[in-house]
Amino acid sequence: MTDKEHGVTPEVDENRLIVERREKLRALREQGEAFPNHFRVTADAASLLERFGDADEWDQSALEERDEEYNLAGRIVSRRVMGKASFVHIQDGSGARFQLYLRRDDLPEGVYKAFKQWDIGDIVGVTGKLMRTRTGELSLHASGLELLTKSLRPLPEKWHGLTDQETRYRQRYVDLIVNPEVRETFVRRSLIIRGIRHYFDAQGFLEVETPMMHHIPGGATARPFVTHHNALDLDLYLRVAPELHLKRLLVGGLEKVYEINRNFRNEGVSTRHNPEFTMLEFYWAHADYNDLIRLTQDLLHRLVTQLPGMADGRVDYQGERIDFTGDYERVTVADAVVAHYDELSVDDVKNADRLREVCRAHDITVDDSWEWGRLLMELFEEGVEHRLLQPTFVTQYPIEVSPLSRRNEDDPDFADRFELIVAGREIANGFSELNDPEDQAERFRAQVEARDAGDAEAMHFDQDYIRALEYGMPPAAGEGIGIDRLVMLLTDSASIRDVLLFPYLRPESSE
RNA sequence: GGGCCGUUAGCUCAAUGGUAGAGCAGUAGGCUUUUAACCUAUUGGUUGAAGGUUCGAGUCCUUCACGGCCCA
Repeated sequence: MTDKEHGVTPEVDENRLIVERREKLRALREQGEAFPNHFRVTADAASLLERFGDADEWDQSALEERDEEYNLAGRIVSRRVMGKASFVHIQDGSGARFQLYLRRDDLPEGVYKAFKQWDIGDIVGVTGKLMRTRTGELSLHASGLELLTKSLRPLPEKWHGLTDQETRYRQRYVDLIVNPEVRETFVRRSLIIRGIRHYFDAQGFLEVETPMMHHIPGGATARPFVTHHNALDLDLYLRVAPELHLKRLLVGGLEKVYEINRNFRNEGVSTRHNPEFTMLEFYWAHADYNDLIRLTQDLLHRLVTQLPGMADGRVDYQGERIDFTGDYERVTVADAVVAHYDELSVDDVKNADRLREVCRAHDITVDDSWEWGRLLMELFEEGVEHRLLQPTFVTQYPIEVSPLSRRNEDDPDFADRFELIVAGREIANGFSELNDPEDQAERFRAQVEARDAGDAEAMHFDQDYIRALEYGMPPAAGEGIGIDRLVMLLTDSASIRDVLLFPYLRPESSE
């Protein structure tokens, strides 16, 4: 079983359905080119249905009068053979299904007989004219038909389809063939990303790409993946965030930049976490976090309303209606926590002992090394965050948990930072950037201390980043938006795996 | 990492500890406007893996693998 030969002789454990199809393929090879690539399409299913779908306007006589021939190519997804005539549905690249009417006497000699040997899953090219059947379905009356690709593996059953989650994720290609809503989700994902690019381009931001492989991981508090460069004999980290490189670009004079790309975090896998995920980050010189809040609200409003079915700016997510129109709520972390925990008052916000007491009273596990800022955040995340259903800007985060943010001028214990919470989840995180190199160096040192104390997520000291700041970074604001979570929200997906084409899964045990 | 649930034919699912089944798909035949087409016949199983209990295990026990949901 563990023998490697097992993998190179897959025939041994193939089921009879595949054996039968392989035999059919062998026969095709004997007859000539078994995988031809000469058929060219002149139409697609979705367009034909769009244009001629109306049964009143395009009845049989109107279609006959039009008398135009089309070439379609697609995968056979169902077939009903009735002696010397058959009905077949094909599904093509447009994602739609189209019915073919095949009649032995209307096809070239031998074609119909050959067709009867074909299988559901095979990809065919068909030539014919439009017709409307007795039951009113727009169909293509075939005058030519050929097999373009033989399918060796049977597709899931037509009625129940493929429902096994594991198979759907592992064999997404099959999921895409048989579950139309999967295709819709990923089309929508593409629309969302396109909309974001369009928005930032229109606002004068420059799209850039910064390294995915870092010598020093930074820009977020998270554990990195380690990889190795052989020629240089050097360990490298997959980036946890692009932030520090993007801010170097601000120093260099690229004052409005954005990047949409992958980040990698060495953490658990869950319905909300994938080891690699897509982030938008953007940086804007001579702006502060209030400008970001305005931009974020404008971006989301425009983005949502341009999506099919969401023109009114309202989104149904897991049974809850979320409204992206108007001004979103704003609340400071401290106010939100004090409002939620009756036993706390505004005077307790910086009282670590008091906060620790309340954490323990609510069964929140705390570390003795945490100061009031971290404790306050624990209380917020445990008690408040998941209750914020409608879009809410939560502002003024403790400096302790914001090592790259600018201090608030009135209360330097807090950062000029916000997170946008929607449906109980963080969607965006933005702040006025820290451009004081000496303060930044201090904060790096504090992170290094936390690392030495055992916090594997704490940041490293990035000397080159400090050097860049010492040249002078213009005052700026920067923000990250988690694309996967945003797509989940806008596609009503419960799991991040449903918005990733190939979510991470452990290797299959048989391999 | 912890708890609960799941893994049976290609797919979707059954099966008191007592002969592993159905529908679809497949195969053979019939059927020239069907649409979950229909009619007749029929093939198909290492019950996730390895141990154990038992006269007998898909079913009970242990370990492991993978997945789902919840929690951290």
